[in-house]
Amino acid sequence: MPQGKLDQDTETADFRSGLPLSLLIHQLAMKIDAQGRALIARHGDLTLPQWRIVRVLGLGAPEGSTALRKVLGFDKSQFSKTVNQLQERGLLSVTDLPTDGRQLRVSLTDAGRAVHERLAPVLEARNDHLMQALAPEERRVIRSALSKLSHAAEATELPKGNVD
Amino acid sequence: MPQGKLDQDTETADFRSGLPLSLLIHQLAMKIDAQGRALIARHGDLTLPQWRIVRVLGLGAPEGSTALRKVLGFDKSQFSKTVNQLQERGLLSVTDLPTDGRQLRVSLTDAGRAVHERLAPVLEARNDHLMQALAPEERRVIRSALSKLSHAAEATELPKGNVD
DNA sequence: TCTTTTTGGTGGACATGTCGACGAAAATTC
DNA sequence: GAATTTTCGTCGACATGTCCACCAAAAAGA
Repeated sequence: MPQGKLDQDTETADFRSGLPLSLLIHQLAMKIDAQGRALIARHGDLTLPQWRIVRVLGLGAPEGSTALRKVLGFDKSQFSKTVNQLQERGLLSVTDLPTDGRQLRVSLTDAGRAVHERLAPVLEARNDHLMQALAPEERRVIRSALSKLSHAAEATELPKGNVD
Repeated sequence: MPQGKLDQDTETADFRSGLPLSLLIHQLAMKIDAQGRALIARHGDLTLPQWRIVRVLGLGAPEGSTALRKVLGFDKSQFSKTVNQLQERGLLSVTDLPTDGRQLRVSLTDAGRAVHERLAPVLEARNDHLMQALAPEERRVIRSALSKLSHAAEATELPKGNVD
């Protein structure tokens, strides 16, 4: 038995429990992204941001570009690029939005709906898998907690006037 | 009052509550990163990954490169590049690790420690701010929940044999 | 010991996300 | 209604993160 190695792993694990919340969330997001990427790659050739757009449209998200973009939390730039990629692949139909000449109306094509039908169950199973890892109490509050953290992460100025 | 706009926002907010957990976590991580980036930029010129290395070393993380990398959850490549950036800036001292010829020993220089002392309180206040946004019950379980999700996100094969 | 396998750091190519600028359309103000 | 301000999509430059291939050192197996 490699005693030194065990010590090292234990030290690592112990240390991890004291890390800042921000780092833990970052790490979790990276792992979840990687897992999602792997599942998507195994069942098609979409990128993760592409799939996310297909996914929320498949879930019935609003089709106005701004509303859709805010649901996804995408940057304007990234949203524009990814939508155009999907349009070129024939998965999205992009038309003018009658009520606002600046925005677009984004909807799935038949091909886009087909991709969604194929991938959605896989990714849904993954999310179920994640939820099942939680204790009932945790499961009950996780969405509310994430939502509150999200709101708190939007503050540009923190309580402490910390500029010099 | 722009009634249409209110409807749209309400629709967006309502829809958000049904989004997949994976997307919510991704969105939260992006917001937290952006907030951290803004704070770091305001008090220095480190990048976020650079700060993370300085931070965990300042917290007393192991100095062996592999252990340190795993605490951070960094990719091998990114870790290597970021450590070299910090070394060039004179914030890190990188030497050979006696116990393993492949690994490196990474530690803060005096300059690195100074940067840590300057930034740590600011980022700590931010993390306090995040925690205070949670209800007591949520605060109690959040770390455990994140840890369980992290573990569940490492599975490469999901319960369902979902190939075709 | 000798071979094989695993693990570590590095570099390059690429995917993802951020930021600032730009013109066009809409909302606001006067 | 005209001028101003805001919001929108697009673009280019850059920061961040991922993935793969390479070689060297260590570990495991013979």
